[in-house]
Amino acid sequence: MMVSPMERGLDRVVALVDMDCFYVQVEQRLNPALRGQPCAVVQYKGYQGGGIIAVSYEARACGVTRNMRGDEARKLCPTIKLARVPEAHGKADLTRYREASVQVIDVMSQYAIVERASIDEAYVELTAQVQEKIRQMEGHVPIPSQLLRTFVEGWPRDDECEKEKPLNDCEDAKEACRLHGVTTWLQLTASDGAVGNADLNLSIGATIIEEMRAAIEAETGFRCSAGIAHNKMLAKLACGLNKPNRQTILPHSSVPGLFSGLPLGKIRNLGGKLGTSVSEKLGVEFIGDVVHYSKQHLEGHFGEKISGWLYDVCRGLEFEPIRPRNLPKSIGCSKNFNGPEALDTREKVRYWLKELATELEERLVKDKETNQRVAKQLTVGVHMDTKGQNGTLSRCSAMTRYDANKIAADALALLNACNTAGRGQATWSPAVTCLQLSACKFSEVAVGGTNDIAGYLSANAKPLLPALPKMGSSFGTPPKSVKDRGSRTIGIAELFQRATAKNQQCSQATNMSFDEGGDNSTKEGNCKGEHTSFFRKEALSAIHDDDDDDSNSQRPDTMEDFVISTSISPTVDDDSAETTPDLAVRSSNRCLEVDSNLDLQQDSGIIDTLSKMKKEGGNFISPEDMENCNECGKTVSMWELPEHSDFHFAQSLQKTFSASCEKPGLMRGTSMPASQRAKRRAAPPAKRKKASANHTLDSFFKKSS
DNA sequence: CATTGAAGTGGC
DNA sequence: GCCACTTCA
Ligand SMILES: Nc1ncnc2c1ncn2[C@H]1C[C@H](O)[C@@H](COP(=O)(O)OP(=O)(O)OP(=O)(O)O)O1
Ligand SMILES: [Mn+2]
Ligand SMILES: [Mn+2]
Repeated sequence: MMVSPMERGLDRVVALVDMDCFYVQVEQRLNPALRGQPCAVVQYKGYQGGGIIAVSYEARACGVTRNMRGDEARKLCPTIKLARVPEAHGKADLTRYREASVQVIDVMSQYAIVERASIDEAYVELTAQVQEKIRQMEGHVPIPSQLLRTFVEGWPRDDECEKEKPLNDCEDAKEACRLHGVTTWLQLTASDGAVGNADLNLSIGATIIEEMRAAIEAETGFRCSAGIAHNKMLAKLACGLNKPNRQTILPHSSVPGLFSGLPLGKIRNLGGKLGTSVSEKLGVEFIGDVVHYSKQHLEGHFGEKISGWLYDVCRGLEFEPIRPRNLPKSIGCSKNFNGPEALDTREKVRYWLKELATELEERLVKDKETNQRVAKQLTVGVHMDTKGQNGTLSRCSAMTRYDANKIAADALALLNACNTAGRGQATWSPAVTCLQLSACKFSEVAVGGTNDIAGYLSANAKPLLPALPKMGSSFGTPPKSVKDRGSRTIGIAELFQRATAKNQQCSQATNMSFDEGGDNSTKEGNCKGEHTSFFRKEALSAIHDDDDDDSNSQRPDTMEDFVISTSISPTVDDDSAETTPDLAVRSSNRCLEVDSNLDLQQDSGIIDTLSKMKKEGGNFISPEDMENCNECGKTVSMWELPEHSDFHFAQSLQKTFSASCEKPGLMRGTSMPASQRAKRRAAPPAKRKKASANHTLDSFFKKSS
């Protein structure tokens, strides 16, 4: 029995846009002498010419690849130009590429809703625009001249086009073949009169992406490739089929032909251990081979979710939604210290934590101004030079201020627990081979500027739209004045997009208070997907199980040894910072608020901050971080506004819904589970220290004593 | 001796 | 919710 196109997701149109040799293009734009040359970008020129992380297509022709050392590349390609990643704070600094990425995403989001998938690629939701354009076209179909940079995978069907013409230029032959494929495919598409023709939808999506890519190049100077298909997995795959500077349509009907010879590992999420285990357990090489196995058979080897996903994917089906999100969800930095560089003293660890924290602070401050949000959680990670053992661990604490000294001090306090030498010792063991600092759990802050606040409110107050609003008029023809908003005041389209995204999440949430009552968790990307990477468990079990599944082999918690007894002191609300006894760090699922005072007596820079904090009662908050709550008029640190607003939200909730409520599901789309909202409600807003996830040690002590 | 990010899940 | 671990760029 046939399932409908909708059930198979063939009504959707999505694209994946990926920049060509991105870091190289960034360097070439900066330095014209590099353009059109064999060229690569390296990190840390010192060791054997540095490590290559991006390669121009001219250099790829010589066999130069990522992961090569600069010296190797020169052997293969003596004329290669090597550009170096900038360095700051003693480490590689990727700011230049992040900023270029923002430029690209900004242009893209003028055309449609996008999901930033990495520094150089984004998914594009085209379904609504395609439908709008179809209405406008009144039965017409795209013509080949609208698809000048487009390939159709699988077309022409027999690859012997133009064989009678002896074309001596290979590029000319390829172009002729491309055009032939596009033309014949469009003809067949037009002759299929069915409304809701899936291929027609793809062809129209492709015309939009042609325009979008032209705009990207015009406004940023960067070239890219794209894939257009009915789901993210196929779009990603298609994008890589005709790089560089080309886009590829992958019609559903071409999937079997392509998949029959496509190695499993080429599919997103099958490139690692899971893919290997699928290959081994099923005895297959190509993704197309998987169609021969029933779902039941697959479930004999893999979990239910993985099996269902595999069963669909090998047929070209996938249902991952595009999650509207233009910004990263975390901001972090890390540095490796290999071999002899490993940090074996407390001073070295302290020094590098400070360097990392300084970069982090700079990026966070810029992020706050640009994106009106603040991170609420700090995570510190470390790898240690333990052989055999797994010497990696991470710990988190509340982020309360963007201050490098405090960040570094807190991080060191969290890490003290894993120095076997003990807190007072000068040595650090096992030696640290990698340090990471990362900030996440962002909350929106209403920023002071009158212009910005007005724009923000009007965007949020827009009338509710249907789940899939007609966005043709908003997105389809971006204003030619796009240029002047290259850098970072929020544009009309983006505001509209944010409102739209929110409306899609809370379908008819008409009962929300005007300002949405105080979930300040950033609206970027807070919609949860049904099932993304459940891949970890399967990959893991693939290793531990030899033949049969679910041997829950117990992994020894190796770092626990280091963690047992070192002192991390709590910050207490009443500021009576007593020295506390040593304690086990991990025994509740609460991240720790550390008092780093005890750890940094020798560091003058940090001492300065510390003494300042002491003077301010240990709770210093700079005036520019203060906000007025527009509910009660109280002055609150912007860091606490989310919780403060939650308080008001809960109050209004109680009034509005005291008798009869909507379904709890209504609240999805705000970032917090309903259960948590309820819990938070009682907390006094202004004076409360940190009632939210990043907990102080108070509650820890309450529980454990 | 690649390095430096970033996103996501499931166990607990 | 924290953390370990996988996958990807
Ligand atoms: N393993 C890595 N380590 C560090 N940086 C990386 C790594 N892989 C990729 N990058 C950076 C450099 C790339 O220019 C950028 C985008 O990656 P990616 O899209 O995979 O390749 P690319 O853009 O260089 O070439 P392509 O034209 O094949 O897309 O991310
Ligand atoms: Mn790329
Ligand atoms: Mn990429």
